[in-house]
Amino acid sequence: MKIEAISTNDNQEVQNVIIAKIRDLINYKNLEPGDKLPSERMLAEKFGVTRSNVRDAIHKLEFYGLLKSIPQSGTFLENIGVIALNGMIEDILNLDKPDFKSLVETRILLELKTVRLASLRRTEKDLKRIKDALDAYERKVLSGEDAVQEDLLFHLAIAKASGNRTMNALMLSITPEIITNFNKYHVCDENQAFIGIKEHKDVYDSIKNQQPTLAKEKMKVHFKALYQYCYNVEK
Amino acid sequence: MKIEAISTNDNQEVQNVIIAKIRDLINYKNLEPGDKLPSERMLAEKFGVTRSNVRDAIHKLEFYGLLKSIPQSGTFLENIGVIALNGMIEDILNLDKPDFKSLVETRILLELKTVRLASLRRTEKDLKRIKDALDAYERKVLSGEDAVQEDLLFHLAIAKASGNRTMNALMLSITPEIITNFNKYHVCDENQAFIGIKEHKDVYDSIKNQQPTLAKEKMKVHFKALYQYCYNVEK
DNA sequence: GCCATATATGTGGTATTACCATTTAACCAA
DNA sequence: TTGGTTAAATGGTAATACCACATATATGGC
Repeated sequence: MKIEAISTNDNQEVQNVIIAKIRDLINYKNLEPGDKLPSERMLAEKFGVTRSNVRDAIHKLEFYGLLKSIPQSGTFLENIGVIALNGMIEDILNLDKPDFKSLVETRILLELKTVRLASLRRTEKDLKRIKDALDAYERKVLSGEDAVQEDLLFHLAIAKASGNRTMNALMLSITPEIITNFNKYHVCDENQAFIGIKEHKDVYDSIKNQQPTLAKEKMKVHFKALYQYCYNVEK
Repeated sequence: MKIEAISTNDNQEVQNVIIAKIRDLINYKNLEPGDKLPSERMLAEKFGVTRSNVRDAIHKLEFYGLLKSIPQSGTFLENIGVIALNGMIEDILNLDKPDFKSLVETRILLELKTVRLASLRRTEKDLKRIKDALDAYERKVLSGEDAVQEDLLFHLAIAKASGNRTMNALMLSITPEIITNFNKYHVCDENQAFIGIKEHKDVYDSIKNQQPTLAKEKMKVHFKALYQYCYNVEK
């Protein structure tokens, strides 16, 4: 258990170390847009890591548009100034450690939008999916079990009904982190789980009746506890 | 984002095929939460792919909380009902193909929030970073060069100044896609690039003077063309 | 027959190695 | 200089081997 956590953490760290070394290399050698980086094999030897590690790091930088790998040719710097490049790498190195409050703040923002869009665009199929998630949540809560997963699945169903694939994808990507932290910090107590049933139903009804403004309001009510966690004085 | 490692389209497709096969396996064998999947080696042989491919697919499903790999033991289904599981896998399979309009819609939503937060929370360092990006953009436009990158870097600087790491990360993750599609569809013409200079300056001034409402309004003005693209109406 | 211990096997995690297709550089002859 | 041939280098991919540990199996003493 502990070993696993440490090892995964180490791996993330290894990749970040390599990214930092690539950054230093770029700065030290004064590489400019279009210039070619040393080959993956050379970097692996120079950094004392495997070529796979180097490739993973390069892929990450490539995804964010900083590098461009051309098969049978090499890896090149994209057309970005050195200042912006360093700034983006700094951001990328900080990607792994988002704070929970910013996560909640973002979730609220996204969901107030998705619930509005869902009210406007939901199909009958969407409606059924939301209803199923709602029922599953209610069952779990009433039987006294933990229902964090079912809670989030209800919200994911709404995101899907929004008809906006990107928001759906973003919700999907932040949900695991939310679940983890909810379990860790116990943001919601049992009482709120019970109240949640009614609040979920209100949101569902608003979506069903295609009342976007009301749906948003009901979602705000549902997020009351999160608002407090996010902006409130204590903690 | 955990947001993940992205590879070529071809490989993405292979990964999705494997994920679909795993889904079919779960359904066909009626696996329930807690049940163990066949080992990676067996799956690789059964599917006729390499173990690395299987591992990548499993990692993706693990990230979204559907599976749980335990070292030296096996890979198990997490505590999710089969209906929800199928729904989430469907979403995951659709992750790679977000439509551009939904991307723009999401960007607008995120940025109207980040620009407001940036007005409230920006530090002097943030301000300088935004100003640098603004100047770089102006230089590029005035010299007649393409300035899509510099445009986005200005907006990324604002996201950073918002002090919300999650939104910053989300903006980072959707920016490459935006750049690609802007170049492909030529959403902005040269004229708008010139107008953009003034609009950027307005946004910057509002952030500098810590006027969140005005900053948001100026950003809306800046997004006028995007609104049109997204909704085909004046707004 | 039973239980404790030893051994073997299986597992996910990681690194090493090899091979491929293609590009790029080097070389050489005319 | 030119043109063509050959060899090396490179990113991409797969196959293989090894590790540490968990679990199943076998062993052996009682």
